[in-house]
Amino acid sequence: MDSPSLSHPLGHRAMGETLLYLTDDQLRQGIEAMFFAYRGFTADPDRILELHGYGRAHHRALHFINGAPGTNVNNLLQILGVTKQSLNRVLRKLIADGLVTSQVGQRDKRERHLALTETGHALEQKLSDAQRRRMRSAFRQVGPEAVAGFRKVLEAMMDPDMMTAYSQLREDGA
Amino acid sequence: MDSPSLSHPLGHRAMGETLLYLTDDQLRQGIEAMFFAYRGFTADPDRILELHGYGRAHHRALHFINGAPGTNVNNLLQILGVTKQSLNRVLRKLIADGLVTSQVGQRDKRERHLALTETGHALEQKLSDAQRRRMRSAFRQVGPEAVAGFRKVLEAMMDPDMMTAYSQLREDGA
DNA sequence: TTGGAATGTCAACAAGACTGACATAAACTG
DNA sequence: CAGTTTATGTCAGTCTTGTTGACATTCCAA
Repeated sequence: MDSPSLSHPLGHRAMGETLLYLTDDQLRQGIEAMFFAYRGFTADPDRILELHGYGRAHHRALHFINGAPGTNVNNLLQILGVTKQSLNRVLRKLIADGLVTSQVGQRDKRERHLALTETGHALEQKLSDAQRRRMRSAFRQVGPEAVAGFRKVLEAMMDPDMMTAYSQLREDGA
Repeated sequence: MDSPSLSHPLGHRAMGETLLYLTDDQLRQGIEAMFFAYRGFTADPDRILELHGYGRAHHRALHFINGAPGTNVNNLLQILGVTKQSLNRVLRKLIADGLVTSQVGQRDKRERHLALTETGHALEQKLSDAQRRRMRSAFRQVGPEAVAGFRKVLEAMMDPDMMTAYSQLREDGA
């Protein structure tokens, strides 16, 4: 109850009707919607990953390597927000299984540049197809204006610090 | 590439401008927005939880017990979508620490009815305050129409099966 | 009353996150 | 050139949170 006045939707005429969407109850519903939707969002890829003996961590690595082929480990670390030890375990398996290639950098030989192999690309496609299918269905159901609102809220909820690494990737990438 | 035509936003006049928001690129952006936003969404509670020696699983349990005091373990199980063994470990700790009470059912003595203690309620408040704070800030930034769109998309992305247990809880609860 | 279903507990294990310590190679700096 | 910093990888150990399997208790219905 950090904002008691918002706990009484009909209590204060002063705050006006336009702020009713900020009541604690509306926020609680938003929180629960986020929880349940995220579970739906990951459910389809999770099923596919399990068949191949991988987890969500592998999916995330494949996704962002696919989006920025040639990126190095440090970039990926910033985006994923995990420790290098944790990422290394995942990458080691993906490289061993022939889904990802790791090439020593030409300018800076300390760096390893990561890319998907054909096999890696195939799995990434399969995973993102499943995820896109659900999102496309949701988007189609609600129409472009709702989608625009969805995007706006999500962007406003992100951690600004986390996004800098990602923005840079988008610029460098491809 | 399960829908090749959508990969070329400007390729087919036939599909019309109204479907441009369903291109693979727009969907990819939606997917990444979900990923980053969910991280922001959990970041604040995670910090608080760490101070108390709890994890996200404890937060989820506290949240839904708070929303439906007196609910039994099976109900909670359906909502959280984990195994009873996994939930039990979390509940055991919360009970041992005096945040949750577990009372044998009167009608059916196999059931345990769960509720928050004063301490449990206090922590739940602290956690949801932090989470609401971020969501309120996001909601305020984007306005009520964007929020309505956000809710619509999230609801369309949920797994219908999962939601039945939750809907029932909402009816029983309180 | 007996057997099956529902509920909950304990034990053991796996994935994936973490920290800390350390090795190596390359790049940079004074 | 010597010393420091940077990028990466690895080993070992811990924690959370998911999983299965086995089992006890309770309820209900044949």
